[in-house]
Amino acid sequence: MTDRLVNENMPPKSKEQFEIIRQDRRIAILEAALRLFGRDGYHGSSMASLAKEAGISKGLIYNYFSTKEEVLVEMVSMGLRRMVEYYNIEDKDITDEIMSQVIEKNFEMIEINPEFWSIYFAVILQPGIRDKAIRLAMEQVNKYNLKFAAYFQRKGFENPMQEAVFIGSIFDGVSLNFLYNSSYYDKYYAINRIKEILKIK
Amino acid sequence: MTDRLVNENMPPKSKEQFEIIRQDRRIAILEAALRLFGRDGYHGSSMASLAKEAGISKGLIYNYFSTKEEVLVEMVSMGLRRMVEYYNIEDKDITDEIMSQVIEKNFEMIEINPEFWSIYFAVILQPGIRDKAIRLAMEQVNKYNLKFAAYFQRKGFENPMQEAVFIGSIFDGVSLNFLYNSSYYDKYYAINRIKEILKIK
Amino acid sequence: MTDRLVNENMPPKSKEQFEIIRQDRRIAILEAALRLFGRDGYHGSSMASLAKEAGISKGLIYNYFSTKEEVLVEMVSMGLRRMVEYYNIEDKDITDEIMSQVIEKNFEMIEINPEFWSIYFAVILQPGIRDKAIRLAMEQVNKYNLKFAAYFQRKGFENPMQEAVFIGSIFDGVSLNFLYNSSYYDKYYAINRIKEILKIK
Amino acid sequence: MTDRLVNENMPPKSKEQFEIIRQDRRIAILEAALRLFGRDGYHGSSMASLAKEAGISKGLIYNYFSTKEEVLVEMVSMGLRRMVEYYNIEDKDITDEIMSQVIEKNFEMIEINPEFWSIYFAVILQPGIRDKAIRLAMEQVNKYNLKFAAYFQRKGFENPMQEAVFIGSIFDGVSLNFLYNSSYYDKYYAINRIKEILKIK
DNA sequence: GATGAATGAGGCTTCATTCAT
DNA sequence: AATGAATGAAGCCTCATTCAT
Repeated sequence: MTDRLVNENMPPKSKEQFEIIRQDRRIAILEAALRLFGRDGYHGSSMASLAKEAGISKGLIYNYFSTKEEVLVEMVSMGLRRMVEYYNIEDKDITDEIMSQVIEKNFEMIEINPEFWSIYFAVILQPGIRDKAIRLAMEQVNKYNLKFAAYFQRKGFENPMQEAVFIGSIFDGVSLNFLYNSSYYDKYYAINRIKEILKIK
Repeated sequence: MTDRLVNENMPPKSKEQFEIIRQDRRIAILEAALRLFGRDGYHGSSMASLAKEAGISKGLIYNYFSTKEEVLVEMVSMGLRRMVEYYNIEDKDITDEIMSQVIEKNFEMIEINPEFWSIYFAVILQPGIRDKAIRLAMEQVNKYNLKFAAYFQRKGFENPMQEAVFIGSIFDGVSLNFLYNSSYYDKYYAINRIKEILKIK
Repeated sequence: MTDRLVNENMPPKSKEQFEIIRQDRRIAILEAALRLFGRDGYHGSSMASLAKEAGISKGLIYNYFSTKEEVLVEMVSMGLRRMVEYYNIEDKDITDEIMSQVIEKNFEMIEINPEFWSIYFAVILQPGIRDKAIRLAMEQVNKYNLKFAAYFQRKGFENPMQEAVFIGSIFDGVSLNFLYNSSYYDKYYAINRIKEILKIK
Repeated sequence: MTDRLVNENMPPKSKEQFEIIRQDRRIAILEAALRLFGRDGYHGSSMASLAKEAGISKGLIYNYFSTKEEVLVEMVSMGLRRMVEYYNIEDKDITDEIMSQVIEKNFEMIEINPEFWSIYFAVILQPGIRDKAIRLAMEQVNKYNLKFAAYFQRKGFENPMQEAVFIGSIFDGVSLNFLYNSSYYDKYYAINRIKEILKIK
């Protein structure tokens, strides 16, 4: 009864409007998940706490995602997409100049959004979730690894593909330590050292 | 008087016998935990499954560890002690020769015991467990970081302590990638590249 | 803007409806607890059995009370509130007439609701629960002890506060024996004897 | 081997000696139970904690009692026997003089051994244990109720048996309150009031 | 779409009791 | 007699998910 009245008073919403509301909600949930999982961990967070963090009801989450795990995967996926956008190298060839920026942006990203990276690293190491998450990450990473390999080839590395993989792993390790020991980690030292390793300048 | 006599009665199993049983069981439980947590993750493993893996009853685990988390911490602790023993640099100064071996042993260790490293990395990234685990790890690591710093000083690095930290983070990243992508990872390439970075030979 | 619209949507069940459901369930659980704990004791009753007695699932109890002990405390609390209402002396000064009724009502209450009194006495004597329960009881009792003291003063007792305490303890003892030996206990003898002690009529 | 030697060196013990040792142990266990149950409650105490309190092993308790409940019943039984001995009225007729002493001893007993009375009251109110415990108590009490009834008859009470029961319940209530509110309870007031009620002096 | 009551499986932990030695 | 390792049932509680409204 009440419902009818309310609905009758409301301006009709177009399909597009509904779709926008849906997308906003979806993002809001994922961002709540980011904060929550980053703080308490995936297993340490309940759907109830996620609903609270997102300011909606438990049931509504299931309107957007069908399981808790899906929330996680989508959250990681969103984070990785944002990371790639942040690097902003989609349509460029890598140069020393760009590589320099990439190195620096790597640290910036962690400083800006440590929760995401915290949960990201935790997630890609969870047996059972790992596989799905790693596949997602690899999809993003592989797109660019070829770019980096081309760059290393231009710089005269003998095995450019392996170099790309190797440098990628250095990024992982450096990021991890910066994330969890930021107070003891001298990021400028690391930045310069990586540039040296890559023979930049 | 009566008391004296009673106490002089040897128990049917001596204290030493009980102690041996306890030590063996303890290790057996921790090794079961290593296999299990490594395979299914900490949160993915139940105390029931741990008991089964160890071939004992659920209740008995609590005779040796008071919580599930304590099992985890003790397991990590054991693993780290074994790692240190494996490197076998306790009473030596680091030389290029030894550093070379350390680099190689790093990969060997992972090949020999991937479960431990899998759970180790997963654990140190879990919010809520992270702190305890990282503290344990740091205790082990810090003992050696000074040794490495001294080595880097002898080699003429300007900021030997930061170099030790930086190289440590490279080890982390390389190990992580080798662990989860061993099939795509060329360990010989990485070994040589690290040696280059360290100006060995 | 979007938010306003969304919030204006009435939920299909209104807050009031949910609140009514909650209150009813809460009472139902407490009354089930009263029957169950009264019959089998607090430690002899499990949350599973309580759920069964209340005709709901185990988990739902935790939607209303956060621990088993809280169920107990709330149940005692409810019982005490009902007791006070039953005496119906909230806004009256005590007279011989009223005191007579109080004495008689004391026995009536036990006859009407022996389970509550059984669990009540058991509970206030359990180490570990005792303190919380006694505090609850004292809150109720103390409110009235002053009334009784004033009554005893009017009746010329030299130490009216101690008399109130003393008479309270007689009520306890008499109630206890009536509760557990009702078949052997002559309540009319006790009633008359107490009136004599209080010099009523 | 060791065992043989030790046993060979020990003087042979006669059956009587063994029996004495057994009795001492038994008492020691019951007294440990008294302290422990009185402090932590019956349900709050484990057989492990009892063994520790008694300074022996868990297994050995089962050499003397076959269940935890038997320990409890025997402990209550021991306490009641001691109480009766303490009153020391076994072979006497009750007089005003003796009754006076009984009243005073009632409070003394609680002051001397509050743990016992604490657990005693708790126990007789536990459903499931209650029946066994009450039967034990009643056996002790009934022996004396006739004595008290005879005393009340001599004093001219019209219904001496009911008076005995009634006075017994007053003792219960007064004891209970003295036990749990000793700081607020004026025992001298209570003693004098009870004497008045009994028309002593 | 939105709510939160409701479910029930499953997890961690405790503990009385047994038993090999 | 004496020990304490070992068992396993049972208990409390959590939580992803469903569903009536």
